[in-house]
Amino acid sequence: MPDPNNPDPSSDSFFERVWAVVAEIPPGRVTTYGDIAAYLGRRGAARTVGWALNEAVGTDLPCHRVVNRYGALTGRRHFETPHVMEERLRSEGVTFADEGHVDLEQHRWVPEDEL
DNA sequence: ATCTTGACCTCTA
DNA sequence: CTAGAGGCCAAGA
Repeated sequence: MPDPNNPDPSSDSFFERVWAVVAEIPPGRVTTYGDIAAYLGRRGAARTVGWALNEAVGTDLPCHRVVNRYGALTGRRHFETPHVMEERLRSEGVTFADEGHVDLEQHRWVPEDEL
């Protein structure tokens, strides 16, 4: 709540929007930073998405469902405990094409049904 | 106030 | 195919 008097929800910080989108990611699905950024209107703002998730570490946000363009599990959470993300995704039914690479062809999800 | 860094992506050569 | 450069938003020094 950057500004409670702000009547325009679109004026919310990029972070909050990213969190909202990530929070709406259905289980067993994965999305990419670029898709989220593009969905929010910023094509090259994928970095900011990562920052948002960086601040989201320790929250209820399923950051493990967000992967990069190659389907590689990146992130601070993965850097500290790589097994958590992989196990979590596998537990949700996500298949891995390779070691540390999610099968985007089968589980790729983009924010469009939520609106 | 500026400069650098950071879970990235896309374009062009 | 690979390599390089640009861009985006935010936080920290």
